[in-house]
Amino acid sequence: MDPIKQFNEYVSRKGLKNTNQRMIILETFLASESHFSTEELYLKLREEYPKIGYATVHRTLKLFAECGIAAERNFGDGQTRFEPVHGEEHHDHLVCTSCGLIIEFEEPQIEKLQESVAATHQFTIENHRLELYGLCAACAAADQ
Amino acid sequence: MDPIKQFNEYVSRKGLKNTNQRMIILETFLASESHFSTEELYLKLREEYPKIGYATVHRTLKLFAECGIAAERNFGDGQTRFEPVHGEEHHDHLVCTSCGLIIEFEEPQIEKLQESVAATHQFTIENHRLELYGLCAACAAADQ
DNA sequence: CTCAATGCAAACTATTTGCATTCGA
DNA sequence: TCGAATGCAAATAGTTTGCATTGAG
Repeated sequence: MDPIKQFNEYVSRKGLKNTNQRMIILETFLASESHFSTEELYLKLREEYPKIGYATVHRTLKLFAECGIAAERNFGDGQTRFEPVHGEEHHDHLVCTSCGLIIEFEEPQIEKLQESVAATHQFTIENHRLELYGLCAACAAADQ
Repeated sequence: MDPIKQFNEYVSRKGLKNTNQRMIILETFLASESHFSTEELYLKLREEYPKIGYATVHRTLKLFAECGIAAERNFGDGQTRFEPVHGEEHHDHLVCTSCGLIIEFEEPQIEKLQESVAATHQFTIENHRLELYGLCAACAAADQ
């Protein structure tokens, strides 16, 4: 579903309000590349809309996560990052520890194995995170 | 290898010093159950050794991670957690989002698939993290 | 002796909250 | 109009650091 429509529905269902700032943040959020932190989005927004406060960006991103159009990520650098969620698809990440490059991938077989692991422990999976840390091709080559 | 021996070797190789506090922290660390935060270990230590400071616990855990006898974990609750590393074995985690229960598991097939994913992206994996979040059997039952 | 480690307090970073004001429904 | 949202500043939580003192090698 269209994220903007999804957001509008969530907002009206919850009796919240759809402000100018929220629309600006949503557009910038969708147009940005994934995996940015609150701060990065805030700085980017500030270039064009210097009146938008950090707290608003933060609260709005939380709201996006709440209504399912954003996912929170944490790659261990102490910053929470966000990325747009598109439908039901799920992907995981390769993270280059040298240059910070992030590559997304999907591997249905891994997901299946996860289900079987969960089953043997009588666990009901709600979600998961899988990150592979290492060197991308370029950094591995430069490392020689 | 014995973690204590491993630590002693690392310390002398690096020209560091092996203090009383470090031994106390190491013993408590090894005796504790896994997945505690710096704060939890600090509070536990303080019961018996009230003179040990938080900063010392923190720096010592970092040191353990550095010399390979501890692994840092982050389950998204904003606290860094540590667990003892035993040899080469690797395990991942099932995390109950309701009661906080953490179950460890190993699944070599998943590791293999990770390698193949990495290979298709010319990635060299150094390490990875896989966490499955959901409900444990007890919480799923209580949820009915 | 020398230099690393300690313990305390203070600094820092990321995140969250209180509150007076603004603004959407 | 009424309550949610905003923007600012201040509070909080977790982590890290500066520095005078202590202690291991």
